[in-house]
Amino acid sequence: MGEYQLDTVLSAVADPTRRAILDRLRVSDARVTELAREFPISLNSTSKHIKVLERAQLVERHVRGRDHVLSLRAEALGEAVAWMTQYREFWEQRLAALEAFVLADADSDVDGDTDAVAGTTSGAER
Amino acid sequence: MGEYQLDTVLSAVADPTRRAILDRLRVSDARVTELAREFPISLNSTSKHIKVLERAQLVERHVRGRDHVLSLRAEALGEAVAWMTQYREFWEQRLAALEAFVLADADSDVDGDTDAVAGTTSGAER
DNA sequence: TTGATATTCACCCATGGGGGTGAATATATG
DNA sequence: CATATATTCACCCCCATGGGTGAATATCAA
Repeated sequence: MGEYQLDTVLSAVADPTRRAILDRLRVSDARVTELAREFPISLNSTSKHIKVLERAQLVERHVRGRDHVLSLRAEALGEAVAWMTQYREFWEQRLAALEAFVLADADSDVDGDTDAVAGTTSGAER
Repeated sequence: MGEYQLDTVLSAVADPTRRAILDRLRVSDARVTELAREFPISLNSTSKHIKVLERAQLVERHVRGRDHVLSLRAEALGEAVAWMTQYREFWEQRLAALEAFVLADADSDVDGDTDAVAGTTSGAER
């Protein structure tokens, strides 16, 4: 819960490949080889990235025989968001501008959920 | 606005010293030497960290004579928060648990602002 | 048992990053 | 002008990291 965990989570998420893996796992669970096939890196690199994400507690591994099934466990992002929330007043306006981007990017999220960002902004007015 | 900016911001913020600098600048603007005095690193290291934060557009530099005054410009965090918002459903519950932590940590924030996280959480309920 | 598949382990390589020191540059000030 | 202060520049060092390859390990399937 401390600085260290924040370091781990933020540096894990600072890598574009790892963000892509998380984005992919948002769609469905996947095995290591499946992930490796979907990204332009080797199986070994994929394995390493997964280990980093595991250390950051952003994914969870379920071993079933020889298959390792990865699933998203993004609770750890909460700490990062909590830290950034301290700077809320700075990015409030910017979030509004980025709202369109998020909505366009989150195709699997087009129902009543879509007002999440607006909810954040309105909840933070002073 | 793209992946690159996200990389820059997240990796900038992944370093504890740089987060400490941002936290410090939340209190007030400061010169490079002032910041260096307040952290257990050399003036040169401080200068480098500031350059990283500048590149990520998290701080702004105003040169007045030989003094370089740094001020917080954390709008760039909006993009990071926007990305993490896609994982909102995962950290919602966790944010509630971390709320106490944020409140305890943000001493300069003890007025009506304190319901910010709660606002986010309630705004995102489904 | 034998062979195929899934994943990791043990390395190697190159790059970048955080930390440091000492010199250069720019601006104040006596 | 001469000197002190503020900041950066040019390096150096070390280690972590992303990427790769080839071998080991474990499990499945024939």
